[in-house]
Amino acid sequence: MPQLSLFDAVGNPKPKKRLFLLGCAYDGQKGKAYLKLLDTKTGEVILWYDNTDHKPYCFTNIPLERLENNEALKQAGAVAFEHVEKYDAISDGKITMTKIIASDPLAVGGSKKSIREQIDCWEADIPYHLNYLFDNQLIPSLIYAADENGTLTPELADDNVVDEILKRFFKTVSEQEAEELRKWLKILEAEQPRIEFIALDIEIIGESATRVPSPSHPEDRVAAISLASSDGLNLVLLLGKAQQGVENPTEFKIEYFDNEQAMLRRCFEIIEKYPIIVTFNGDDFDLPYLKNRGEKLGIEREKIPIMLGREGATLRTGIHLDLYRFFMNKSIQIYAFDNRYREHTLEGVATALLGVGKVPLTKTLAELTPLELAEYSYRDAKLLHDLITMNDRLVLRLIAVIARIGRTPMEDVCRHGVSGWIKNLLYWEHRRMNWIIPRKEDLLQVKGQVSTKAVIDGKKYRGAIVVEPIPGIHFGVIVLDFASLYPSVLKEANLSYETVRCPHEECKDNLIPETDHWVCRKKRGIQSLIIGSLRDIRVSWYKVKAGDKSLDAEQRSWYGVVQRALKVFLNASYGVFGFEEFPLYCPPVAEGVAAVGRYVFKQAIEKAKALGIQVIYGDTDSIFLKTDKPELIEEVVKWAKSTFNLDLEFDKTYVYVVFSRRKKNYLGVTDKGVVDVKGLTGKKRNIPVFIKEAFDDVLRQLSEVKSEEDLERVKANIRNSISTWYRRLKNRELDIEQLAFRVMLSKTPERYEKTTPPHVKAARKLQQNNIKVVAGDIISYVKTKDKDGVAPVQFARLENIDVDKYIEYMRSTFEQILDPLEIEFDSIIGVSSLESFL
DNA sequence: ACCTCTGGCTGGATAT
DNA sequence: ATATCCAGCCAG
Repeated sequence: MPQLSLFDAVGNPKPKKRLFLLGCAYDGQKGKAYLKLLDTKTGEVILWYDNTDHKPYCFTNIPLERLENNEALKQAGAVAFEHVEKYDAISDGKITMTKIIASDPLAVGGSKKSIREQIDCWEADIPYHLNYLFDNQLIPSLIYAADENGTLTPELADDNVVDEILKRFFKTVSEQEAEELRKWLKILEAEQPRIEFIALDIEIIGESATRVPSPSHPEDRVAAISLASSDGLNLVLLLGKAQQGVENPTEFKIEYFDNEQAMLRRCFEIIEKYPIIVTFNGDDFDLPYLKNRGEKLGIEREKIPIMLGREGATLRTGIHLDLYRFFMNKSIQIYAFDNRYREHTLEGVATALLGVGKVPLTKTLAELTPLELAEYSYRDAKLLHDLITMNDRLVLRLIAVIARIGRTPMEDVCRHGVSGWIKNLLYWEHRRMNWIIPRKEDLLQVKGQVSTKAVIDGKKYRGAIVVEPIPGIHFGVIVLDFASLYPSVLKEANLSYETVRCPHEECKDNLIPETDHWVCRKKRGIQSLIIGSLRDIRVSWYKVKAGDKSLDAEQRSWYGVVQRALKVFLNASYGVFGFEEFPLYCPPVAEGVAAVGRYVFKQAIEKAKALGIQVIYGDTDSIFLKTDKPELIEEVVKWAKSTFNLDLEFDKTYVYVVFSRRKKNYLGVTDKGVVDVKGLTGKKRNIPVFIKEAFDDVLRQLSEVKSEEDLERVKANIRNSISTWYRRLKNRELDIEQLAFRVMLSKTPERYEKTTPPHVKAARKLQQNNIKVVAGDIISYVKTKDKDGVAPVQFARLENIDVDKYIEYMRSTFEQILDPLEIEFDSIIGVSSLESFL
């Protein structure tokens, strides 16, 4: 690769061109590679493209001769082409280059297969040339310095800074671990540019109100295009004429068009200027619709900046982030946003995260006045804009940091799930180390078996232990938990797909408890090293800094973002090995992690008991302890560190905690006054609002209990609360909405074949009344006295409500906390029904 | 096309 | 009537 030339002819330093890599892709079947780069100074987006005849060309603003000088790209194309040629020529049964290529789906698209007898990829010392694609340096979403030849050098965090962090925050690490930690810190601490973006949303108005607009056959006109950008553009492009005598909105501007083609042209001109386009479901709807509609209306192809791919839509220059797909991602929903939203609609996500929803409509789009349509449409773009900018651009920074950790382009971070990110991360490491990437079927053949039986029918292997709780109310309970237990186990037990059931005879006695799997003693496992390092970085650096009050809010929030992103990876790092579709699917790894986890967990409980501590409850990695001697707790913690090198940490103290006989069901009040409710029906989000409110009333009472003496007084108040709500129900002094169960349809109603749960019944009634229902919708229904026993809330009347069913539901909800407190539900409602006679 | 895992509780539908 | 399965939601 040519060296960077930083000085001009007279010796003055030349300004480096700083490029932000938005994305890169390599198409193995066609042998094409391309990069999308953003000039961080000018904001200009550049596309580099390479094809197999080794004559790179570009169709944006880089001169051809500059690209022809790009050695990395030329080499990549040449190497790939050569491999494909070789692959087709060789067909014997030995381990040859053919098989190496065949083992990587990126190289040949997985079209032909050869059989290899045995997997010994971790021993193989065969170079894998595709490593050199992009000189093995390009991580999507990093900043690069580019010289005039187009040679890219990553701008990582400063070595001195990284060494300082290592020295101060990571005490006892091996040289290998230090190297790994250094590598991560250089990436994670590297600068992030503040990129401009534009949010886009379109409205279609059809000839008939019932027809669903089709992006592939865009018959209906685009009536409005709303845009909201990071640099202050707030605009609605509207088909039609301005109404006379109507005041213009202040929040945004309207441009009127009498020609749809002209409107689309204007839209394309605008969005082409932005490096990031944000949509909600733009992969499947907005962008394909705009492109196809544009072509249908006769706009020249080169004037339409949208490209449609197999997986979604993107921009010729610039990248497209589909927030629908991002927010739908379960890991993001749970770990990044604490499960704060439930529905995967713009309305659901925005209401939960921003507190603002879509503009409510009482008529169809076609019936709206131009101004109303503009306002409706603009709100959607505005919501998208706000979702991106909230909490100091949390969403954008999260996407970028996941891209860096997972070596996944930002667009793909939105499109793929966590298994895709981890796949990319592991593949990257394989290439870097010149390892063969095993084919799935080969790996499965050698390491497919499991040796434990799951507790639950239909599961593949045994998981965690849940300790039978001691029922009743317990005061002064201390909770300890193992910090990131499973990632720590991966690290400490050297678990990885290549180290579990390794080929060495000498290792076969290194058994994992309760299984017949053994673990390699000779080599450090790749997953163990990577996840171990990420865990250490999260715990020792980012979590510490995120909670460091001496830093300003903005900095803390940045550490918080990285910390969250790491958490997503760590939490999935074990599960992916038990996921059939994961390309490195290896059940013994998942099974081994769970088995070691169980072993450690059991030992900890035994240790506590041996010290005379009472064990109230425990689940997977947490134990609830009660003792008069706090120093014993400290002893358990020290024991865990010295025996297993695991961090068993103090989590919290409960002033009191209430258990029924049920596992994963309890209520506790911490010494900080926080009420923890776990698993109880009263906490679930599908239950009627009135029960939730009644439950919250009771919780408020319980949070005041500080001692055993308080309890009796509070018990009386609890009885009052419940009986008040009971009376309201009995007298039907509630809104129908408050009585609604809200349950999600996991598939379209027709596809429920084996059973018809209540919410599906209700959904079918909606369909009969021509209300569209799709998978993912949350159905609100109430229990009624008519034949089916349920009715969608829209059609229900208060007189028809089956009050007895609701009383039963109240009973089962409250008994979960009343039983251990020795309060009889029946005695409460008995009293109140007597009162209601008086 | 996409989808990390197992354990545990609930109500209700369905089978016996 | 009772057991079993299905589906949804939650804990970790």
